[in-house]
Amino acid sequence: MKITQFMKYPEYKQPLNYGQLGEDILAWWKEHGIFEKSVSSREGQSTFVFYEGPPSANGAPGIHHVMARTVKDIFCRYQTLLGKQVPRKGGWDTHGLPIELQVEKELGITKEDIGHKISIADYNQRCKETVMRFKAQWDDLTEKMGYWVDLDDPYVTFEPEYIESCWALLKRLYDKGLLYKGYTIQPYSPAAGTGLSSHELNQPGTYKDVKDTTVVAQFKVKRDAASEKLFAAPVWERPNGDSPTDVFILAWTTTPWTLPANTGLAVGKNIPYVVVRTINPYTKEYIRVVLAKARVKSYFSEFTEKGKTTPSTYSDWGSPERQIPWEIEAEFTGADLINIHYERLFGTKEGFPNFEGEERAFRVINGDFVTTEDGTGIVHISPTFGADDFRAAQLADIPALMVPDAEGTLGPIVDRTGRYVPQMGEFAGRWVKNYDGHDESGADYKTLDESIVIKMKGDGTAFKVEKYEHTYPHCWRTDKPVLYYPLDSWFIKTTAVKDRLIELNKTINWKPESTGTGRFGNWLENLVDWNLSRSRYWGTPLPIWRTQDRTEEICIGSIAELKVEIDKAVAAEIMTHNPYANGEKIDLHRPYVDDIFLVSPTGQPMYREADLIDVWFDSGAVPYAQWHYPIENAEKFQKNFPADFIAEGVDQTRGWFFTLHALAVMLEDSVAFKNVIANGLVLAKDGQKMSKRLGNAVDPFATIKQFGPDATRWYLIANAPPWDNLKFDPAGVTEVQRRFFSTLFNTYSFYALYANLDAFEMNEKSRVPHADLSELDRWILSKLQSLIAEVRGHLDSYDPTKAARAIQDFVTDQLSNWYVRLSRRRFWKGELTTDKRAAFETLNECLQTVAQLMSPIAPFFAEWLYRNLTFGEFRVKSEELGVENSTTLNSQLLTLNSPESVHLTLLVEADATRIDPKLEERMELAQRISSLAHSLRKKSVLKVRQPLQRILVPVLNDTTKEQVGLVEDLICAEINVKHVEFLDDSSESGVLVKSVKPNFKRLGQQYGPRLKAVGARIQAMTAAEISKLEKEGSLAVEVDGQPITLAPDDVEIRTDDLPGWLVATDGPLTVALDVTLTDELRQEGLARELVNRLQNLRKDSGLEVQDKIRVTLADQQPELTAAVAAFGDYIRTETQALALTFAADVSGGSVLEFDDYSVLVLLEVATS
RNA sequence: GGGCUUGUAGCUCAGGUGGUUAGAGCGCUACACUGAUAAUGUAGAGGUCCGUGGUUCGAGUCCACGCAGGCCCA
Repeated sequence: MKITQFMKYPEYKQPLNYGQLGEDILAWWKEHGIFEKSVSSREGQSTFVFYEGPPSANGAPGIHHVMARTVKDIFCRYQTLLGKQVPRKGGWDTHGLPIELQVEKELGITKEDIGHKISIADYNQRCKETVMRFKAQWDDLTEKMGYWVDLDDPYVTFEPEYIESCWALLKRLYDKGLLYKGYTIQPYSPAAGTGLSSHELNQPGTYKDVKDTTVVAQFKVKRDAASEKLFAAPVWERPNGDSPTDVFILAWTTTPWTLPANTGLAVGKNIPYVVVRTINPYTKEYIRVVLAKARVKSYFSEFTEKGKTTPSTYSDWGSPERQIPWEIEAEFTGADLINIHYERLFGTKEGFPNFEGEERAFRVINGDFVTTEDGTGIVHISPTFGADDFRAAQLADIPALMVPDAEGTLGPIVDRTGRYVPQMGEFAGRWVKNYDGHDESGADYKTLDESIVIKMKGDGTAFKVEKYEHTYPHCWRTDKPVLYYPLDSWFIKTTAVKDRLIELNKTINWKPESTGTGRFGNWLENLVDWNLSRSRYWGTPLPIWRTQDRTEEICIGSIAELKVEIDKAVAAEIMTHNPYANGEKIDLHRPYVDDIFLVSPTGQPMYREADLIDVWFDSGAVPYAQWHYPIENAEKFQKNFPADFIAEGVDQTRGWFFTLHALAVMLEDSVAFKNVIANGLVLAKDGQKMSKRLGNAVDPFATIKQFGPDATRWYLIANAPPWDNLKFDPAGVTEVQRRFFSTLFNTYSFYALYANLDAFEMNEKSRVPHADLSELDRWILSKLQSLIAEVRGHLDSYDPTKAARAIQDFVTDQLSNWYVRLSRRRFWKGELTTDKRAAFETLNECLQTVAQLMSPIAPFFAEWLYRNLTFGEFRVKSEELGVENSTTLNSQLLTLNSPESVHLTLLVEADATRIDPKLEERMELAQRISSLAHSLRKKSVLKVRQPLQRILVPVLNDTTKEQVGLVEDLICAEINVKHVEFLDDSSESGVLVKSVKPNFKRLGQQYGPRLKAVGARIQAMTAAEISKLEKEGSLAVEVDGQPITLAPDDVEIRTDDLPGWLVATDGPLTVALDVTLTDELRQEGLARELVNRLQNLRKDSGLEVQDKIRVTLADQQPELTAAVAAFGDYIRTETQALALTFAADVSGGSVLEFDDYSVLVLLEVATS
């Protein structure tokens, strides 16, 4: 048996299984530690810093995670290709409410049961077990999708070292005075004595319809310089001749009990407001009131407007009983009203308390939440009982009305049980709502709201009182109405660095930019202090211990410090022993830290503040805590801060992006990241959100298995920019696979097939010199350089979509569909000549470069392609068995000095000297002319196989003529004509018919309004005028009686008709086809037909490409015989026929049919 | 309710600084091609550029107000 061994480009007969390809490459990467090498091989180079936004592993990953992680992966791989070292530490986000809720659901318990049915220790243990439940699935997906990140040494936010780092950072903030205890407005249930989470508030049934007493309150404007404009209308006489009438601001509330806590009024700064003269319906006082113009109709009847049913002069109004007369006096916008002062509604004169900051209160302020949907368009602000109120008041420096309790601690006017505090004068001790279940049935019973409203009616401060039904949230446990109430919280004083946050944000490169300036920028502009406190169990505990009287406190910044403090406490006999003394594994979670009591300098015991901190602090601490900094690794931290690049979903804007930024600015006075991509959502193909419930969620594992990781990644990136929402349609992935990957695969297969036949070896050292390359080679290489520059540019500016599309267009349109198609003959014809070698070299370079360029996006396929091109397959050929193929990639070097993986290479740079714009331009001309010629053939029903004598191309200048002339051969070959003939003014005079098209852009700038007339005049130009303009460079014409001078640039001259010829045009380009058929052309056409049929027969007979044949034709058709006689050499060459003979009788042959002919043919393999 | 964002052919998307006749791919129809063939070419059908106003000689593009989808926040 004859056996030969040789090294070849691997060939693949079957269509690729892309899923399998992914798995094979993955296994090879693992075996050879390619990821590790991609980092270690860049040791000593500059670092590209990337932070992994930690995912939570308590749920299965979805396709959107593939999207987000592809974006991250692309830029890390790209920077590696540029030679940077890119360490990527993985991480896990492990704390937080979702995990608690999941555990509670599984255990069938609620928060109330913690500490009763289950100990905190057991509960937290359960959380810890739950949170990493899906870690294996995540790791699996990470690998299969080709996301390179260090999974072996991740940071985990529940580990003691991580928490310790958080503590150290908190202590730094504490030492800077940025940590303080304050309050925020939260839903609170007085009957249950507890705050409610938004999750609890979203329980079904919590929102109920209730009927409340509501009131439109009148706030009396203080007359001063700021408010004088409200009084500016002429003073009008009143029947009793009193002093000028007061102005009141109207504000509606459904909670009258909050009015005594009012400290401000909010208007919308762009909303129009009016001053209305009218009468108070309860006191009959003559008054003027301010309310939104859009709300006037809701409070005043159109029939009682002045001059309608009421007397026309105000003094004649008298004292109407039922109807309230009114008249608009003046109009302002909200901005005009801001900072006007008003008198307190429930003042100290009536026994209501003083409070701190009172002099800054009782002002009109801006509120971006104010609308004219209901009420008066002016909102009463009580900072202690509304979240909007609190925020707007804080921004405008309006104080809250706070009074001291028995211990001197400041609190709101309602205590924690839901009653007014003792300082509330006549209402002291009254229940705000019925939280104690007292009897309301008595005839004289009045709710607090009613009592307050009655008092206001008497005071002349109630403008309208009515019962109003609306929905209001209730406590899910007690069924009583919720209060929005100030609850203690620890805060980070982010507002102290607000300006710096804004300033540094402007240095961050946001993709898309609008997220940085809009969503994030606005958020910073309206920044409030960061509420750190969470009343939960599974999270990082707040490391602050306080004495009972709150006069002394300590913030712990490390485990070592804690141990020292415990020792002190033990010495002071506040603790019996130090639980961490024996080097036991330290757990900094609850309940263990709660059982630690410390001693204050004055010897008092200190207790830990019970709160946990916001989990967003955990993730914002990643840059520091992933290295256990600042406890250790200062150098490592410095080297890896700030990040060059991060990427997460846009929903993280106020989450991770903010906490990273805030902590970096406060701790390091730096940005945390220089470039950030905020990616959008992945939706189902109908645009619906993916959800398990709707059953439209796409399984990432199934997708990757079916289409392979590369097509999946490519689709996600190429279809839409990452920051747009993506509608995920599997059909789109199929298309990417077919159109891009299959085309690239075919191109490679084509190369491998013929390169192997010629035993071609790529050797950079002995390349055919660039100057000796054909037009086509130099063209595709020029295009390739342009592509390199373009892809680099897009990836440098973090736009992967444009990069992917550019690569895709190059591969499908330029490389495959033009270069390879037109070069085919060069690859298969004859011996390995210089030209053939040049073709192999050119195609090889294109494919290798494409492999590099695509490798960040499609890392598996790129690796496959690269290794096929650089490392040949060791194969054995035996006569009996044919060629044995192996799908595994062998490690025999085909291309010298190539790294073993494409991901270890350095990305080629665009060689500007190889870019030839003129060449690219004329090749485009060739493409367009060919397309036009094809379309003419189509119209004339002349198949491409029929050669034609010539095409005619009118040219208007020598440049075009020269350009087309250089690509004439390509055009002729592509459209099967013998010559390209140029028509210009000198040849066959009178043939060219020219027309002009106005250049509107130029003319518009010059003539403006007269453009239409000028355009019409240009389109009416005669042939003589056109030629005059061409020859003399200007043309004087008249438009609307006015002379104007046209320049050549003002028009586009084209020839879109050739009388007597069938023409096709594409913009300024026109082509005519000579469809005259000579006998010779006909014969050549026949010969081509015959070649085609013989090729088909070869293929159908299962012949190898390189097999030689003998052909015998039946000698029955004179035309065919003549054609064979004339073009026998051609036919033999094309079909690799050693012999082409005629015989009278061809037995055992096949019948070939074409055109009007039918011929019997016998095809035999020539054995030698 | 607010901020941001998207809306162009049946579907997925391109359309710097305004220029009159709005493009590509897929899909559809017809024809052609056939040693890259699960490919390719040519032609065709398919558009109130979300709507309404405005600026302009001219608006898919700029402005205002809406409508619809999405995200975040309240």
